[in-house]
Amino acid sequence: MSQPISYVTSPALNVHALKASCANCSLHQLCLPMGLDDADINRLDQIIGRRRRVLRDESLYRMDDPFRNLYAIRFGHFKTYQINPSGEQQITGFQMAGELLGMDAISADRHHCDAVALEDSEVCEIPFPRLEELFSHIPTLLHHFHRIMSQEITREQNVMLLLGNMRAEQRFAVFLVNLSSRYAARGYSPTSFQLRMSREDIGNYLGLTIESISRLLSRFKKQGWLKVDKREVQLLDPVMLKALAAGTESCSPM
Amino acid sequence: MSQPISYVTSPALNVHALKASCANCSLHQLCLPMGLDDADINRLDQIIGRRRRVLRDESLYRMDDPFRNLYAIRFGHFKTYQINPSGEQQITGFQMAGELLGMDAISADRHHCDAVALEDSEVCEIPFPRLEELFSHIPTLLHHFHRIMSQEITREQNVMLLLGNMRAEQRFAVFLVNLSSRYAARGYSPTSFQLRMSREDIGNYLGLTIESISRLLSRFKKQGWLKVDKREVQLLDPVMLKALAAGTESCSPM
DNA sequence: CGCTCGATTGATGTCATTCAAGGCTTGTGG
DNA sequence: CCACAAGCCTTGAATGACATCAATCGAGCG
Repeated sequence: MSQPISYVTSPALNVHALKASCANCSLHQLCLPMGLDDADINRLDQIIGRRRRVLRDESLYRMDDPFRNLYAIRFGHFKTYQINPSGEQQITGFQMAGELLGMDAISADRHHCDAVALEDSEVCEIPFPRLEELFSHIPTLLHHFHRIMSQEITREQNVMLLLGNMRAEQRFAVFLVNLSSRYAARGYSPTSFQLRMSREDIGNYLGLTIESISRLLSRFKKQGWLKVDKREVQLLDPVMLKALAAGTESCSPM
Repeated sequence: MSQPISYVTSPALNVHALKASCANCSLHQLCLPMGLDDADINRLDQIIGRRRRVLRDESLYRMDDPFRNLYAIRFGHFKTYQINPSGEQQITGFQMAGELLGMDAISADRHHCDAVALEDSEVCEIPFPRLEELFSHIPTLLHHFHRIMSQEITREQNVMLLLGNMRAEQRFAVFLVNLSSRYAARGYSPTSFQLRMSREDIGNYLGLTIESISRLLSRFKKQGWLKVDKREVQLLDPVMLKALAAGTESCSPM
């Protein structure tokens, strides 16, 4: 991301910058290389493919595309969704910088869902066969990869709990609190952030309609729990929102 | 399971039978050792821990238990569920012979859900640290393990689609068709099987109430799509049920 | 300006839940 | 053997939460 100060004084560094480099990446404490020593990070760097820009509303991959790479998000946001035989779509997740995309494709060697950029974004291509080769040499990397896959499993189990058991209000609180904590983990404000997705996307993800999301926002605003201006959100009462999300508190419909 | 005919004539075989043995297991084409050659199966056998019996309604593990083993089901059925802060439970899956339990625990080194036997069952303990050691020596095993984890991710995405988008009738059809195909893959009848779980468990899994499940069963029965006697189910019109599951067909409420 | 797209808000409708009652099966003890 | 209780399931009626339908608004943009 940071350009070398002068092309002439450091051509090698510049060439290096054209490829992805975990060593210089600000996300390497969140991303795949987490916990690796410098030597191993360099070995990982050697197999990382090119960076790839994905403009807003463009697909990173589509369902049934052959599986070659995992993708680590450098910056930007994505949504993943799948489409059932009758054409209905379900958003299965929103992903942000430092998160890994494509793990659902390993099982069938084809992608199982679509991944679309919510804004102009950039990812690192990670050729999966080469990554697997590397695993036998860097057990730490392998173990961390398993943790990441397992984390994806538990994340989805939490969404199942949300969709199966929670009322609209709790679902939406869970959604907000989740975003908040993920931004916090990235050093951004946990109380003030931008929704990168439309109301419709939020509704689809939470198993609700766009109208319900709109009403929930209005209600939360009226209760003084947050401020909204278009997609800019400010959480005014995070404690209350967390209580709602945990299900230990509930608000009157008003 | 099968005891040696005589302890005296084959003590070695007996000792062997006390441990799990993938080589002799009828499920090794479905389970972890899938695709391994004999030599590698033997190496896997060396690390497999003891077999463990789990009686009906007993826990194999509970949420927050420290993670040591994965478990491969030899026979029987399990359900996994998690409980949220306010005490509500969501069943995240039903597992049967040849399937792997515990992958959600890798990320935090503690189990993320409870696993309970739906009937008297038996599992093989697979000590995860030893399995990870083996991965660096058997790439085929590692690759297959990744496929299994990835498959769990896509399975859960399908459930998210179900819970987020489908009406009760379609959810239930998906549930039946899914059981049917899994029994078929194990060589059992795809049209005639026993539900190992209560109506309440089915409802919880599908995000519905026990009453809804009961009504759905009655309706499907009245339509002539299936027969039910207690937990014994017979699918009379699998084609129709598949169409319902795919969302290309829909029935009147009656 | 006028168009489109996303969002908001209100009125109405519907599907699944909740509440309630009763049936069937199984197990226990007299 | 029957009586009785406990679990699990079924069925009906009323309720409610969210969806659907419809109208309007506002921002962005050609």
